[in-house]
Amino acid sequence: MRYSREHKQETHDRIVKKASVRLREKGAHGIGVADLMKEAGLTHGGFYAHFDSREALVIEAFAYAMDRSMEHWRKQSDQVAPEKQLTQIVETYLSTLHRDNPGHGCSIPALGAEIARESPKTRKAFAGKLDEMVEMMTDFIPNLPRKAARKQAIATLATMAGAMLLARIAGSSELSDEVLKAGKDSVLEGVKREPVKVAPKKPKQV
Amino acid sequence: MRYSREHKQETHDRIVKKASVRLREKGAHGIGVADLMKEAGLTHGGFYAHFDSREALVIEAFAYAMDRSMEHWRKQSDQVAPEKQLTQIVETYLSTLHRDNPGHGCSIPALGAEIARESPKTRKAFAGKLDEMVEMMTDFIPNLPRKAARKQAIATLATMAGAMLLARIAGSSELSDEVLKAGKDSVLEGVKREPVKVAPKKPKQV
DNA sequence: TGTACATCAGTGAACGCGCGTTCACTGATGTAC
DNA sequence: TGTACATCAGTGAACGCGCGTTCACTGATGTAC
Repeated sequence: MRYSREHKQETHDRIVKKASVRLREKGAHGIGVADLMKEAGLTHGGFYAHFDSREALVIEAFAYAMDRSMEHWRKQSDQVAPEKQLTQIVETYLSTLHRDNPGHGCSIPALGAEIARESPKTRKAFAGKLDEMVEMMTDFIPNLPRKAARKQAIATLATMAGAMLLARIAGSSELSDEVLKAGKDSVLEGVKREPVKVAPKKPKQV
Repeated sequence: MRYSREHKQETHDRIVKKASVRLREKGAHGIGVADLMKEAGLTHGGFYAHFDSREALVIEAFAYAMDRSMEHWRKQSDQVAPEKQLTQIVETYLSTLHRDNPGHGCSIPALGAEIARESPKTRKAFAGKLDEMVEMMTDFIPNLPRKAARKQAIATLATMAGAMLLARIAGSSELSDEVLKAGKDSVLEGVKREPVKVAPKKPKQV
């Protein structure tokens, strides 16, 4: 075999990693195979030594991006007290930094609509990662039994993804900042207000 | 002039109307000029007698779709008592009917991400309609002063659009139904819980 | 009222271009002896 | 340890195809007389 044993895997991973950024930036159909290979420092002809088709790369790149998001959430939550974990994640998610850098952000507002229209194979890969994300988010919902927490987690994810989508539509206007703030406060209030003992801390704003 | 005075306008409107359906179904880049013209019963060559470019049609079709959504909301709300208006709109929005028929549904979850990546001209057209939608939604938020109502309206729109996006990613699975329900309940609870007198009706589920 | 002409919405062939994919080839490295 | 061969990741030209756009033309209608 040419090149050392791990060489091919490293190249493969590099393509996936670079593609996951560019696809989130430009959309699932917004960049071609040749440009994606160029990003990885290669020419387009070698693409099919690594992937069966362009769609296969999209699936891998998307899964990679979702894994990075979840890893990022886990790391963030490890650094703060349990009752502050959700706040930490939501504030990072609904930030102007995230809004203005879709390439390194969540795939749901960036690629969700396009992937929902792809083949069942692609859709299922996406749906599986979405379910993983719901499970993880459920861990961050405090003071609720599992079932109710899962429901709250789903609503939280919906509001986060929706607010990011609206904020990006609004560009970097006043409305956009307004959307981020409304999304943050809404999610955090929704959680604070749930039954069981509520922390004595009151929400920033009504 | 050939054809009666309104003929061209009628054709133009028919193209926009048909395109607004297919673009929401297949994405902003998911269908070509030739197919869009065929939908309107025409051949592709005549396209440029009606639009400067494909992008110009996308803008018009999107604006048309947003107007139809708002008209639909207005009609629905006219048929119920003021305190039931939001419930009416949210339940229709977060329904399986809407999820499974993106072509006749809201443009935000269907086209939002793609349009957010288009030229500033297209983005501004979208952002303007989004602002109109926020204004309208504010009218449906009960029992709050204008400023707080607007904030609640933005959060409501974000949750609605986000939940629809997640529901479509999940396909027509169990998770998808779960998302629709969690979205509905979250939005309606969020509103019910705001200060001022709350109606004696309790939410369906916690 | 009837006829000749001008208009222009719509037709369909053609354009240049970029895309995803294929393929014959290369050459650095691993393996066999 | 050194040499000959086999492997296969990567190259770059080429493919067929569909796209957005252009253009010369058509022919039904409105308008001028």
